[in-house]
Amino acid sequence: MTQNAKESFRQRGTGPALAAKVRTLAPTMPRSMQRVAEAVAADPAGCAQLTVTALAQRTGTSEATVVRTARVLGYPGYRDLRLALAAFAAQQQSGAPASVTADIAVDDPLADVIAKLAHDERQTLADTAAGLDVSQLEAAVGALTAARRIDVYGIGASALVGQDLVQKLLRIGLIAHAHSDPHLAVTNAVQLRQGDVALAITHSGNTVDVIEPLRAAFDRGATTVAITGRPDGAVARYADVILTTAVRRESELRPAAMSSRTSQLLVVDCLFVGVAQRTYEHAAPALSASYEALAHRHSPEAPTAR
Amino acid sequence: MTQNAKESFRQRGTGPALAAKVRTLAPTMPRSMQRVAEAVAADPAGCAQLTVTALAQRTGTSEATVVRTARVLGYPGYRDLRLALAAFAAQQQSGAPASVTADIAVDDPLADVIAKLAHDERQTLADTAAGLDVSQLEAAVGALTAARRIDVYGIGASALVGQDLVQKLLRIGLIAHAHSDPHLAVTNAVQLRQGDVALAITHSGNTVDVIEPLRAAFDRGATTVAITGRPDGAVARYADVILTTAVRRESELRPAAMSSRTSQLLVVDCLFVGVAQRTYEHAAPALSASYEALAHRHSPEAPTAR
DNA sequence: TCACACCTTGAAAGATATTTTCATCACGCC
DNA sequence: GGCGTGATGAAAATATCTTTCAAGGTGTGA
Repeated sequence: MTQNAKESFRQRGTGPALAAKVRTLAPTMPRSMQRVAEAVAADPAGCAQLTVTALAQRTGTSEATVVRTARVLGYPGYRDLRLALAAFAAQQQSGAPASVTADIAVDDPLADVIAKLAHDERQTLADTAAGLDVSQLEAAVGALTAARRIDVYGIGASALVGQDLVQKLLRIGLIAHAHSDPHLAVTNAVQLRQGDVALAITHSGNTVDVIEPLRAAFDRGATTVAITGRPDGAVARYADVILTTAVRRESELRPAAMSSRTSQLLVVDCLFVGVAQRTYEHAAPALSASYEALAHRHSPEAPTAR
Repeated sequence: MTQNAKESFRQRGTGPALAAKVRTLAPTMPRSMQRVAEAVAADPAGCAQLTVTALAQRTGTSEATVVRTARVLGYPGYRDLRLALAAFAAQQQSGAPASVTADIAVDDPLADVIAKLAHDERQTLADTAAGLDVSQLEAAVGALTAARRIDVYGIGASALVGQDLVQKLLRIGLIAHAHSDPHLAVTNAVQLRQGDVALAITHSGNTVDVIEPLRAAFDRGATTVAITGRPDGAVARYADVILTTAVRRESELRPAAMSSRTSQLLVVDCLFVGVAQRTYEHAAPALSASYEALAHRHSPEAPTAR
């Protein structure tokens, strides 16, 4: 057990991973466990002081539930969660001042808005990186690399992310299309077959317009990939591979689109780099070619001018 | 005791104080306790893993001695020393390991790719936030808020950023259009007049297709804004307001599109929040309305399902 | 609508870890 | 050498954590 405990501590003890895990896993937990997870995420330093019994009391649950929550969060038991909590609190207080973690207010000066947004997106990136399942990513990269054809579905803000991915894949010679029209998406999806890849991007995990084409592709035998903030959402039903993005609290002036988009783009970048690595022989010259092709679209001023 | 424990934790939990305390107090301790104190100072992270019994064994002493040592070091008991140890270890290692700052290699495992990309984008965000000129941002927000009409120009990856901005502005009732077709952009630009806003997004600062429409708008008397990584580029010539994004080294597998896009999106978010603040009366209900309008596009599964 | 199966939950028993107690031992001083 | 003082660890006592189990929900399919 010592060995196990040590490893788990080394892995998860590292800072923001904890908050990420809570945010990612909380929605899939039963209610009592959610309460515990939220208490822990809300006040890590404070909770690090509490015994199982005390934390159970504070959250109005039982010791058993607290221990179960600790397990779900990836620790061997409450004791280790508590250690991680203390570690996390220490790391946090050495970093950002509390003010930037606060919500954005209507009367915040712009300087604060900048700081808060930047902090938030940085946090989201860290959380997403920590929560991304490498084996799933591996699977997605493999599927994309081998695909005859790639279809990407996304609506609204996620549509832009999809376009971003497609732009990148095209640049290294893959055949990819982005669809944001649900009807056309389904129409195209039924053309897919085994060996093709369908990739759905949805923050909520329940966007019908994106799930439908994914399902169609799934039924046709294509490999389906989902980039979603809710791995327990409906989209998971038709996804062979699930890439989870961090979910952050949203508020009036901080719409979900912002941080979810950042997470999604990170995942997209990881996919792209992964594919580029595996097709390097081909991708490298393709990338340079695309740079050169754009050169004349820039004005003659030396880039280092002035 | 809870209160005492909490205070002692808050005080001593903080960093190097621990090593100093050991050095100060060790000479005055009996031999066995010295061994324990030294073990703790030598390897805080490691000791944080150990139970009293284990630490007693490692130092060749007894549980009682370990507890006594913890007391002398100022903690109510071993449990609290252990928490402090974990916190201390976390604080020490909190800096990013050098490896993530290295370039992405073709044979990097995906886990490294994730870490490197995330680190890079986080750094970019921090740089952009630090480098953003608040007065310029203020000017841009003011111009957008008052604008009769807003045209946004962007090509390639920047086109997506432009679309993102337009999507957001539309949602709070502003009249905005994104143009990625250079001809149409110019055609539309000449329709602009004083009080309107033209906004160009270009990482290089020298993208002809984006500068041309901006120039047209500038000549017609519209307020022109540039979001660029090169405030000394050609685009600056026709920009009343310049918002600078951080530029990061790029490399073969880490195309500029990635980090520049992240910077641009941060600036876009700042613009959006700034405008939303200034038009709050109108923006808030508009935002809620747009959320509600989308509700039926999500499948009926309860968000807390499972 | 009802019954079934499965999940969630807390109480209490069980296991571990921590703290305290206490007897022993070592060391230095008279 | 005897005696007192403090250091030390074994073991008991306590606190803390973990597991088990039965009761109570919840959703599902007949």
